[in-house]
Amino acid sequence: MARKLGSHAEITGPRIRAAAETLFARHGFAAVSMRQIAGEVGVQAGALYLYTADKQSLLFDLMRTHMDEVLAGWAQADPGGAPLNRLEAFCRFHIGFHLDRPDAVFLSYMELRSLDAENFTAIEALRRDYERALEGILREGSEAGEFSVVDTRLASMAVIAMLTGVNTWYRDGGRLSREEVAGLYWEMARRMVTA
Amino acid sequence: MARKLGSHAEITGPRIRAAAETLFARHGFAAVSMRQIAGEVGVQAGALYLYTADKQSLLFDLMRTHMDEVLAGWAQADPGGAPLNRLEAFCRFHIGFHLDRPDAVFLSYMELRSLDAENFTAIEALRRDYERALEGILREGSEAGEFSVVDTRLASMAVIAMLTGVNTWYRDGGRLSREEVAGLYWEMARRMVTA
DNA sequence: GATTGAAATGAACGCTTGTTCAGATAATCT
DNA sequence: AGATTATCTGAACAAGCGTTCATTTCAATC
Repeated sequence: MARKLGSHAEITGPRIRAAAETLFARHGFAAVSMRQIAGEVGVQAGALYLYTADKQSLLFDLMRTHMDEVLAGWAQADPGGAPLNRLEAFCRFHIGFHLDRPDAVFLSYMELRSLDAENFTAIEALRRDYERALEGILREGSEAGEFSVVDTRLASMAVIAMLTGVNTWYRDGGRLSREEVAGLYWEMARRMVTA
Repeated sequence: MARKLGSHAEITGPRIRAAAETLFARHGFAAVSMRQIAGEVGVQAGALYLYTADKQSLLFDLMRTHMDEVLAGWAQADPGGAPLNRLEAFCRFHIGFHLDRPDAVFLSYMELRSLDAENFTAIEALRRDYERALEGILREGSEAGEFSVVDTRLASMAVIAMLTGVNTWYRDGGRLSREEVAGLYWEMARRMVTA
């Protein structure tokens, strides 16, 4: 469904998505009007509909793009090999990737309820894929006897929640650098899964 | 249209708060109208203003009440004594208390952005108090040489994020009971803070 | 310079929003 | 019983909502 685009469109489309992402993350999907988004881009509200079918599609697009990027990012960052190495890579990847995209992360965790049924199912499936990537590492490590994990599903949820929590408090220029934070969290994750 | 049977105003207030909590948690503060809340209670929208100054106050009331209850709950559940015992109590309390109040928890974590500046500051202070309660345990345990924690503030944020995450996936009647989940999370928390 | 067509406007659509308030109703008190 | 007070209705207000569309703008092509 690629559309023929003129020179303006190649710029305006991404700008709309960027503005929507920021505003949705800051105020919530329902609290942001199409006119506010348009205002941020410097355009009238009607013009948005050259780029998106409706407000719901705009939200879904942002979320699906984010989840696709998360999955693609980990696929590229996964070093394979020893489960402990993979777990370290996962922890560092997750924290770094999420700190780079605070708005998209916030949106994808907070506005699931604003998706209609069909879109919700699609995003949930992608999130589940990501959770399974971590669970696979934990299962592999457990079966190899390197990890001591009673319930891999539960442990993967615990690790992901712990790592994602960094986004709620970390600020650049604070007491700790990103690398220090990632290192300390990796150490905690390591302890969690080893006896 | 909406007829009342026996008018007992003393119960209308709590019913409004209960309906608002459920609806805000399910659809988000901005997406819920005063008319929807009134409809749930069986009253016209105007009647809500006998019990709340405005929509914002309704949200703030729910959040402040929840945070007060969290703090009072832990004050009562804290056994004192050995840091390891206190940490176990904290983990079990946190999970149990939060699973009992999914709507209030969801609301208090997700709608901070819907609070105006003054109300936001007040709620943040209460949350910070709760975080400090856990951090106190970790510091105490570290100073006593029972825990091995590099950064108590960071570790407390990690533990709380991990524990709160249970609310996103736990469902009664699922594979694991609340006690099993609490036990497994406590075990992970214990490993996180001991060498 | 004329033609084209995508990009954007700006007005309009019907509907919903939070909030107010005069008036109706019901419960309580003297 | 009558008077008083608490509770609630129903209509109204101005403002804002998502979305549509005939019309205008304007850079790129012929």
